[in-house]
Amino acid sequence: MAEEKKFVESITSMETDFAQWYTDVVKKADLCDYTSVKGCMVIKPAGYAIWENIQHELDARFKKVGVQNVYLPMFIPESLLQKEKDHVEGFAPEVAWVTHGGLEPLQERMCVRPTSETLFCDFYANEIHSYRDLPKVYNQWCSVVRWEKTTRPFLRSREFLWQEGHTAHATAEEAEERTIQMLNVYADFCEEVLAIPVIRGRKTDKEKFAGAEATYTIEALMHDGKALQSGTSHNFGDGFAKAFGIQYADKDNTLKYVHQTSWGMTTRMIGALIMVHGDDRGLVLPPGISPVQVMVVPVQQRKEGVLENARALKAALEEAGLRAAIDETDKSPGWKFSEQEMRGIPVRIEMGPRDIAAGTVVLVRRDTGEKIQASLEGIEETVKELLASIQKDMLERARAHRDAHTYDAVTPEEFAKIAEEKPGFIRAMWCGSQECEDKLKETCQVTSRCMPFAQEKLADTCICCGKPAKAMVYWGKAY
RNA sequence: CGGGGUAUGGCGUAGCUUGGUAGCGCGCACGGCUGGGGGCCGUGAGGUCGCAGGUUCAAAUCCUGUUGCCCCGACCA
Repeated sequence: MAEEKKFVESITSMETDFAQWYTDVVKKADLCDYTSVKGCMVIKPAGYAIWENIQHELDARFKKVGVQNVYLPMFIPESLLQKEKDHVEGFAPEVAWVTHGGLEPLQERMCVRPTSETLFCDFYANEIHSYRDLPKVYNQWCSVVRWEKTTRPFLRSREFLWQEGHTAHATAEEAEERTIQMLNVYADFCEEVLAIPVIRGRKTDKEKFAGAEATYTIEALMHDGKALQSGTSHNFGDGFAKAFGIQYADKDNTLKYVHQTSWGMTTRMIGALIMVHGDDRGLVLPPGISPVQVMVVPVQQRKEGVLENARALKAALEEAGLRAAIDETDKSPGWKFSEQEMRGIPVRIEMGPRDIAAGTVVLVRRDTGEKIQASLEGIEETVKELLASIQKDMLERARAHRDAHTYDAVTPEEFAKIAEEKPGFIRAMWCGSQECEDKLKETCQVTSRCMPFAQEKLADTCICCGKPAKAMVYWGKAY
């Protein structure tokens, strides 16, 4: 271990200071950089490539369930934002305003979208007239602005990239079905591609989205035991439809309000990847999302034939459908190993004169550090299998970590002790009142993360007030 | 918005207490030796010390003001 530490002294250990570790990893993995715009970052190639892969994967999954992409303006006139009361109250404290066009003051100021419910509603009010116009299942990829007081790379910035889906349906049942469907798309994506296990459930009224009837969420547990809301899906009922007058003539020729949903996932998932899988050597990316899955590192690359063989290997891997790259820089091999590790590349292949002579290569797993001597013969299949098992193992490891940091509490004392001493999720019963949520926040610094779909009865009474319990809730400290 | 910290080549910093030629490490450029876990030697480029005032013969250093950034809290994806 002492020797291990020597290679990564530029990254603070998680144990020492998790927040500093996070910042170090972001920096050393070259994901983003600070800018002269306070609270906004440059997403660098290594970071943006991850986002592009998230986009590709998610977008493909969206399209399978009938989602179409659109693009709406980034400005929202104040009068439009005002139309839904809860919504504007929820977002007013953090919107940025445009007051001038060139040198002239605008007759009505406009905010830079913090989210686009109001614009979609305005659009749908014009677009939807008949049951034949339904459903509308639209999505946009864009950035939004929220004037956050304190910011952190990927986890909270004043401008961030996301997708926001907005749908309109004829019936409440259809809207609810879509809300759950999209939540499941997110959850499956997280588990299958990002190797991040999530808890699917519903938010309490206190935690739900401004203007929503119901908010569903997937909650992930970070390495430090804090929770991260990783995707949300809202059912708006007909609240927005009434505020914006979105009506359609049904088959029976009566006017009805549409039922709407919205759902989003953001660049924050890059932060989740870092905090779920990362270690003291840096980032660890699951093969499913890593822009480079295999990095070929030639050793003694100036020696006759080394580069040629390494390049041929890279080409063969690409030919087999893998995202492969080669590090031909004239850094020392040790430097390259560390570099690829900090960047989280799932598999490294070392290839030097010794290997070439023997017809072998050395495969190194990023997640475990395991070195494997492999024959060059059939290397494509060997690597494919290795990547598949890394993907699987990473999910299992994250799940094991989460389960090991999930605790049940049945008495208030137990709850307080766990909240105090053990970072992680606490499962406990709840009566349904906001007073109890407020009290637990105040006394234990935890918030309700979600009421999981998979309910279990741990006790008959509320962990806080002792009244009859209505639901089992995951509690925790959150980002 | 409250509390704390900090500001000196690209990055990290020393110098400030006690004013007097701005130093180091990394990185960068060039050359050479190297090469299986951040290798070595040599040469070189690069700084209005956050900004604005003030004190002084003289300010990175002392005084006043101001701004940015970072961390911790409250709010949020």
